[in-house]
Amino acid sequence: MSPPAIRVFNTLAQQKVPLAPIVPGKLGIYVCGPTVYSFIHLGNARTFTSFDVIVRYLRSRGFEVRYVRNFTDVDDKIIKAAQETGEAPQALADRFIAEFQKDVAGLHLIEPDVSPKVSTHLPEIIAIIQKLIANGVAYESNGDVYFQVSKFQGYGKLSRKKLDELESGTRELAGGDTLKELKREPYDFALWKAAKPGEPSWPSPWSAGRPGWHIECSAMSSKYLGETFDLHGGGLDLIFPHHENEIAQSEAASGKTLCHCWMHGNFLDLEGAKMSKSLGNVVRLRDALAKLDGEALRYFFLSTHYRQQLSFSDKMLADAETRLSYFYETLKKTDERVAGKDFGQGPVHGEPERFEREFHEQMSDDFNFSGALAALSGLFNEVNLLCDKPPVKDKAVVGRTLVALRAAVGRLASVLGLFQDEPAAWLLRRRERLVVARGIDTAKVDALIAQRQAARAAKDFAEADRLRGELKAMNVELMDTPAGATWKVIPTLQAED
RNA sequence: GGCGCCAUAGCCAAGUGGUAAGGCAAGGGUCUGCAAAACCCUCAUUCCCCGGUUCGAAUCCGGGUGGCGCCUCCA
Repeated sequence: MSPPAIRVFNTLAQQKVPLAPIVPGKLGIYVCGPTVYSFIHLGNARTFTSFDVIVRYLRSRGFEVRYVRNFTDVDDKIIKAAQETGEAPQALADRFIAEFQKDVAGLHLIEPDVSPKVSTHLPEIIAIIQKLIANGVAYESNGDVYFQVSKFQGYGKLSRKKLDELESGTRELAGGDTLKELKREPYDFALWKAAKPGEPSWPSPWSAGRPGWHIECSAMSSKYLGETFDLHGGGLDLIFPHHENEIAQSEAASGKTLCHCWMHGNFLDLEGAKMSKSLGNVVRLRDALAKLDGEALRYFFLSTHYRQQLSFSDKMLADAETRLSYFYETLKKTDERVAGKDFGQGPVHGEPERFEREFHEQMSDDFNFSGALAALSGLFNEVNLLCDKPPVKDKAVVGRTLVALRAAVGRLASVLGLFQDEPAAWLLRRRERLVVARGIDTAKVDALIAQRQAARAAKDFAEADRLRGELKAMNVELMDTPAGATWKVIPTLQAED
């Protein structure tokens, strides 16, 4: 039974549409990457994680996906940041590209197939600007080049804006007066900016200068995915003006539709407000990863649909990690049960494939992350049931079923980017992090456990319970197993207000 | 001022015309010397409010209320 056809919410159409690849079996996707002038924050991380899972899922469905995510490394904000640090702008941009790669490694994001940079695509950018001038939709003005919005009749189709409404919105543009004189219409936007003294610049037919903000994506997407491609992704805030302008530039240059389907991820909120660099209410990804496992953060991001706003708190993050430890405990137990055993051929219990089927139904419907997670929960519940309270006696049947379920977990996990670690290693690493966070004296823990073992051997259960209580006061929970006592840190969650 | 999104249990969150997924927390149980883990059971006659359409609405329409976003750099 093949999984259902995939439907994707297209911002342009304002509804879910069937995924219809231009070339059967293949998909091209362009995701707007970071402008590298500082560290990325959790909101950025959420968007990139969403598209990471989307690309992984499309590949798992057999599509040959070409995934392009750019770096905007030439930009006004980079110049400004470099002036503050005293670095060369390109050096600063390169530094933050390296920092981005480090941060993102902690989230286990897959590498895009192409990660183009503006600074190495100036010829392509200049070529498309020349084409726009030749097509009569762009004009030079004192060394700058502007796109004449009124010449592109589809303008506003993505963001549902009308030109007359935009006009009033632009009146308070910073530095307005000089800019006003250079532009024919107030909503025209820059394709090329002549450099001021001290600013980095590249030669062009119009001036030594640099590209405007939006043109790089038009140039790079057409280079790597063609003039028309399947999917274009980014954060909600890029719809206007960035994506709107991209459409105008690309379509005015090529005469073709830029992209069939536009996908936009929603924001991550911090205390009810959008997290953004300009508001200053940001939590850096790396600061979060210092306190929290990367997979736990991924799991948290997947707890709601990618088009839904997501609020976060320390408690929610800690809960995600606790949930992840349930999954890893289960995997550890399962692997111990199944490793190196041959259960032969034969029937299995129930219908092990039903969870994966449910997962596909959810993911096929515009990548319903939380629905997919529900399927995952069902799968783990079944695994635990078979391990601890098997509904059938035949151990070979149980074993074969566990093997089948474990394989399904592996497939779903690689789509979600979860459970990529060795269960025992992950659990130990989490314990160590909590030990440090709570300042637990592990030597004392070991000593108390030894004392308790002695008391239990002597059947002095009152003393054993007293020692358990003492450990509990240290936030340590003991688990007696046939192989001896192990322990874990209680992830005490102080009540929130 | 213009445009748009959202509102589901104590909390997080699916569901978008057919009678409320899943998770956390809580309570009870099985197991255990006691625990922990796991499993089982319980936990929204109801989906912000008021009207309307319909045999039937959390889901569609109209009007409120509350929260958020875009219109200016932002994932």
